[in-house]
Amino acid sequence: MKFSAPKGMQDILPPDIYIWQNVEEVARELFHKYGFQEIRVPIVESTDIFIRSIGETTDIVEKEMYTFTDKGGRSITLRPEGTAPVVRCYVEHNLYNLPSPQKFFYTGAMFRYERPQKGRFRQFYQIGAEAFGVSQPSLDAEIIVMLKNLLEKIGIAGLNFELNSIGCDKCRPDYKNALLKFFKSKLAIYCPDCQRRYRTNPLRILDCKVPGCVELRKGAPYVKDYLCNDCREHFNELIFSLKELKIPYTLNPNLVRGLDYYTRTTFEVTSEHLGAQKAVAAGGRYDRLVEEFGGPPTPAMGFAIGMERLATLLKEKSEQKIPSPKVFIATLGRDAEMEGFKIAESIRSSGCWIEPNYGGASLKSQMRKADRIGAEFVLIIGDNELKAGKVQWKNLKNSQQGEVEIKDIASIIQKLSDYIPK
RNA sequence: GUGGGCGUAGCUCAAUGGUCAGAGCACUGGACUGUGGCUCCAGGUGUUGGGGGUUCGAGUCCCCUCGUCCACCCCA
Repeated sequence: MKFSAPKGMQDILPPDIYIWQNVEEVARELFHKYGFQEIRVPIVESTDIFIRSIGETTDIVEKEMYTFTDKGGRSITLRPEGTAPVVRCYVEHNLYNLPSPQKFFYTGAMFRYERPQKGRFRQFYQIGAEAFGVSQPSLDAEIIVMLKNLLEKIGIAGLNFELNSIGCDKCRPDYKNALLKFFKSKLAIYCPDCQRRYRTNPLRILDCKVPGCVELRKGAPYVKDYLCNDCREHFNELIFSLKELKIPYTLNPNLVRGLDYYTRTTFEVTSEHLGAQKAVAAGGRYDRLVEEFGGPPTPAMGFAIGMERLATLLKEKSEQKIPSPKVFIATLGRDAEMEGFKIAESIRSSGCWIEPNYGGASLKSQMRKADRIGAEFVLIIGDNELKAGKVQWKNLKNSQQGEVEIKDIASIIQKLSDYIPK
């Protein structure tokens, strides 16, 4: 009986891990330039936090949360997303007393109990960014630019930025009613899912992929026509900014986010190379959430990137090279092995990856091993070398070989490696 | 939660219901007593994912279950 990772969860190992590390490194560096600082919040929260923010009737809350009762009788949930915990943190520590805006980013695992498919897992990783305290659309624009720069920097092209505004508490109800009125007459001919959506979240009908429903919704009310003055102005200014900044985007009036807390700006970054789950990143404004969590009215905006989806794109883009040690030390006999360990330590202090030989094996098999793990150099230490205080070195790329005093090894290796044709 | 495809060696895959389930790659050792790559030789663990059934006989057919992949719902 062999064990395997839990369903929908996966191990990330070399060489894939280097893709992940690179993305995180680039993100950290870039986000700092925009004033976003890293925070770490717990991986679990009180269940209420997610119910209150994401929405009681959303799929995430209704059927996708990993919820359990701890030994103190508290209901605890593995976070299904990152925004709610960050908002809780912001309010708990009264960060609204600090100068606005406060900007944060985080990386980490999220959990949703779903059927796995391409680009969807039960444990998945996000890089998220959240900014608090600015209602101006210039913040929206800045965040979108930052995201675009990140994606460009890590080398992903051909992405589509989709943009929409879903209004605020004032104007969304009007739009919702207009939609309900529009759908009502032909409700019976819509697909069963849409009939359910009619009751739970009518905006979602705009998103349905069933051809019949796509046809039926032609002529449906347009969000843009129902935005209140403030929301319309906000949206127009954002669009203006994006044009000025030369950020290509697509307006998608059918872009509806699944989480209840969104207001005004919503956006999604999609790729055609991902299968059905094609959103690489998504986000939007949530101007009411801080207040909802007991803080003062504080506008906010953020996004999250799906790491697995990003990694998928990066993987199909280029071949990965597996890192290999610079030096392998082949030794014959116990004394030589000990000397080899000492030499290894001194070379490591100069900063390169070195692999020693562990235990007895023929020189031949050690040489073969050095070759297979991709080492550039082999140092050979046997009885003869021990007596002479020297080691044999061999460059495996060009087969040059020579002898060197033990004390000179580190410097020799640095010099020789420069000759190596890459 | 719903629907479909697929589970055979570490990996990629063969095997009409019929002998003891094979091949390539990879791995380890040797040919080469202290020198890698090329070549040759040798070496193997499979509870054929698991359980039950049909049959003289099941990797193959049927049922259940688990896993995986893809899609729906929904979402990063």
